[in-house]
This record gives sequence, C-alpha cells and structure tokens, in this order.
Amino acid sequence: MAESPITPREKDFATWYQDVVIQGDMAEPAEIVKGCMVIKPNGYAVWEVLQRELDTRFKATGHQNVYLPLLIPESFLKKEAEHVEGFSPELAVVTVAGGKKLEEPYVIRPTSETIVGHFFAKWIQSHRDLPMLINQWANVIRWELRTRMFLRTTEFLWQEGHTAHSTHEEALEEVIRMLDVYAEVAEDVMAMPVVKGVKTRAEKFAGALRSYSIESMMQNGLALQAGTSHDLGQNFGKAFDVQFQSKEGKLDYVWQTSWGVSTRLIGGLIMTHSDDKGLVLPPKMAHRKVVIVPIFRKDDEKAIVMEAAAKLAKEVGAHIDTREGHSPGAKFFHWERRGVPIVLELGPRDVAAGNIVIKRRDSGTKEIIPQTELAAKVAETLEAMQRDMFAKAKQRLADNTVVANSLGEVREILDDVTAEKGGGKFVMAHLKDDPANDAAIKEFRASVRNIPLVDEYDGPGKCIITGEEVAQRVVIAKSY
RNA sequence: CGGGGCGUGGCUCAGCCUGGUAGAGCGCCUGGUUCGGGACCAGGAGGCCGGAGGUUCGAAUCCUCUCGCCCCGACCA
Repeated sequence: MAESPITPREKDFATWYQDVVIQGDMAEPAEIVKGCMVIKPNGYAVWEVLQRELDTRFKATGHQNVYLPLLIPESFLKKEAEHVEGFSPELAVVTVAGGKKLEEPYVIRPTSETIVGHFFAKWIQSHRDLPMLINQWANVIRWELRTRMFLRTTEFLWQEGHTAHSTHEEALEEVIRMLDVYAEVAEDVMAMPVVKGVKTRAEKFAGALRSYSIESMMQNGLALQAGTSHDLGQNFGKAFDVQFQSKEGKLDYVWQTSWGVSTRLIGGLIMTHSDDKGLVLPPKMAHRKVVIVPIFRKDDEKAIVMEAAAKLAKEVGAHIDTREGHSPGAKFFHWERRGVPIVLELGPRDVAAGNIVIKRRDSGTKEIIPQTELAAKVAETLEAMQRDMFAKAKQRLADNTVVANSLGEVREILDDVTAEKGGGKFVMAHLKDDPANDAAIKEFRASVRNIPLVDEYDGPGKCIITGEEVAQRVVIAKSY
C-alpha cells in the first residue's frame, strides 16, 4: 500500500487543503509570479460550472454582461475618498508603457466601481435609463501579503455586478436579490450552507453604505466570506457625477449597488466537502460525474469488457478510463483524488453476470447492481449525494455554532483557533455595531462575520462589550 | 515590512560542515510479464547544481553580492 500523498485533516488542515488542491489537479502555485496560481483543467472546469450557474441566474434577473478596461487611471480611484483609502495598500500600478514613463499611472483594477462610475455618467441621463443592470466576468489584482490557492491569490477571477437605480429602496432590493442568488448557488449547487447577513460598519466595502455577505463554514470551523453584495448609496454617483432626470424633471444622483463572487468559491467548495482521500465534488459541480474503470487481463477479456463498457458509458454519459499501463487500482485512486462522484468498475466477472460495481465518492460505499438498473441507479445516486452532502455540511455548521454571553467567553472559544489546527466555531453573541467593538474582537484575531438577516436565536440582548441593548446576536469567528 | 526556511534531472530531496569525475526515490521512454484498490523485472533518456563576481591547480561545496520562492505575523474577495 503506497503512502497517501494527502496530509490528513487532523494533522494539519492547511497542508491538507494544499495537498487536495494539487492532488486533485485543480491548481498549482505559479511560482514565477508572486502570489499567483495556475488554474488547471480540473479546476477551471469547476469555475466554468459556477460561471454557468451564476450567469444563468444573472440573466434571469435582468442583467447583461459587459467588459471594462483592465487599467484604471490612478485619479479615478481617488475620487471616492473611502474607496481609495481602502484599496491603496493593495494596488499594482503601471507607471511605464511603450518605453516611456506615463504622465498619469494606471492602476490594475482591484475592482471596477470607479470605471463603472465614469461610464454610468455617460450612459445615464434619464430615469428611463434606469435601472442599469450590468455584470462583468473578469480578473482583478489585489496585492495581498498572505496568499492561499483559490482563497486569496494576487490575481483572481470573479464576476462583479454593477447596477444603478432611481431610488434607494430599489437599490436595496437589488442588493438582497443578488445576495439571495449567491446563497442559492452556494446551497443548491455547491451544497455549501451559508449565513446571509449584514457586515458591520467596520467590515463594509470601502465606499459602500452597507455591505452584505454570505458566510460559510469550512471543516476547520473557520469562516469564509463566500460572496458580497454592496449598497453603495449615492457615494459613487456623487463622486462620478452620475445624475439622472426624474419624471418630475428634477436632477438626482443614482443609487448604486455592486456584488461579486470569485474563484475563492472553489476553495470553499474544497474545504466544505473534501476528505483525507482528496477532492470530493457534489454532483452538480462535477463536470465529469461518472467514470468507468474497465478491468481485464487478456486481450479476449479486454474486447468483451470494453464493448460492454462502451454501451453502458453511452447510456449514463460516463467517461471510460482507457489509459494503458495503469492497473485498475491506480485508476481508482486517480479518480478518487479528483473528486469524481461515481466510479463504476466493470470486469469479466461483472460482464458474465450482467452486473456492474458502483461506488459513491462521498460515502465510499460500493454496490454490485444489474446493468439493467444502472441508468436509474446513477441518477438516483447523484441526487442522493447532492442531498446528503448538503445535509452533512449543514449539520456541521449547526454542530459548530455556539452561543456566548461575554467577551471572555468568546475569546476563550476562539483564541487558539488557527487554520492549521482547526477547532473553529461560529460564536453567536450580542454585539453593538461599532468599529471599537470590531477592534476589540480583532485583538484575538477573530472578527464579526456578519449580522444575520434572519435571527435564529433569542432576539434582543445586552452587548457583550458596552452593555447596550442590541437587536440580535452576530456571528463572530476566525476566518480566511 | 519583521521572523524563519529553501533554491541540485519533471517532482521530492541527499551531497555542502571537511573543495577532487553530480547521486537516490518517484515520474518519464522501450521491451516483457502483470491487471477486481497505488504491479514487477530488465534496459534507457534526462542536470553547465537560481544568477553574477571572487578565492583556488580545481567550487554544487568556501567568501561577497544579487534574484526568486515557500512558511509564520500585521492587510484582505
């Protein structure tokens, strides 16, 4: 028995994660470029599934795709005071082009609110131009000091939605609508349960009135911000002079929103479902759902097995592993590490008996069934897997969410938690939304993840720091 | 930016202290035997030892400079 190339979660969760990403052939560090990664075919295919699922929903809610420039004039960033302050430290700037020093440097986009502001000002004159609903699929660069594959890389892929509305109410509806879209994709497609909520003022997007997020829990108990949706108010409208004339003939600034999810979701997917044997993909996220490993010795056996395999593969849309020079065992490990939901084994014994062996990736259960029942069994198994994986993740979230009623208690629960050691929890506590309180939590390197939109706890209570009455408990956790 | 580690065949690393013909395992190629959970045997290809300079008869090894990567903290989708 060869030693597993994957570090067990128990031993070191962070290393386990790296191992799963690499052994699952999802991505590898770019090495030649600091903090960047190469997304490999197996990883990019997952991104393509996400893109399809999200894009379909964006279109269904009335959005259209656009593409904006990668480079932003430096002065644009400075137009919104909070925005530039928030992003300055992590900008990459182009100062030389065409062999000449540029008069005004270009910033490589960390996000496109400013460019959007500029073009919205050109495109919007009347209330009839509203709402303006656009989305961009793009890459962005944020010069982060600490990177981890998929979770935080210097360059990453994402989508950023940008909308403009004539009223704040309408903009807020949009913010929540898109947050709901994210939650739906996370839960129904990725089988990754999330907590929807409002970010504290200290944690909001630079330049927003308020930010909303979906937070998910990884297997080590750390929180992952899986998606954000921002109520930008009229901040960017004023900064970029995006005005429209109302029905009554009055001029007003537009109310904007922006929302995004990134390749980070792939990291979340991995850390939600995978195990010590490697990647586990929920069926809806798997581009290759079923693989057949044929087993044979002699050429005559090979002929009959391959014939049966071809017929069954066609029936269930399976990929046949025809690679030569690899034993069946090696092939099982190969697909297991890559997270394929169902692996079918087909050998001479099965062909003779009219059977086939079906193996589920998540539970590891193996079953021998008649070939005539295969199509129905595959469909049923994929459905059950999707359901079971979500239920399991949801249970883990519930099991690791605890209530605390004092700052000391919160600290005790979270103090020793690290990405490597795990043991993280979502701690529900009453806390006033005040930057000073966020700072107190930061002292032990935890943070307020969000204030849930739906309070599933005991309603109002006294803030664990100030003692003031607050409406509900917030989620406090260590996070990525 | 502070602390730590590391650059040697595709990968993981040994060799460096004590200078003297560049190694191992895995992977790869060829042939044969295998094949129901990581097969075995035989043969083979592949490296100016991150870069520059210096010391020396001679440098992967010693000295100086330099570039880069990884890990740990402060910042973050």
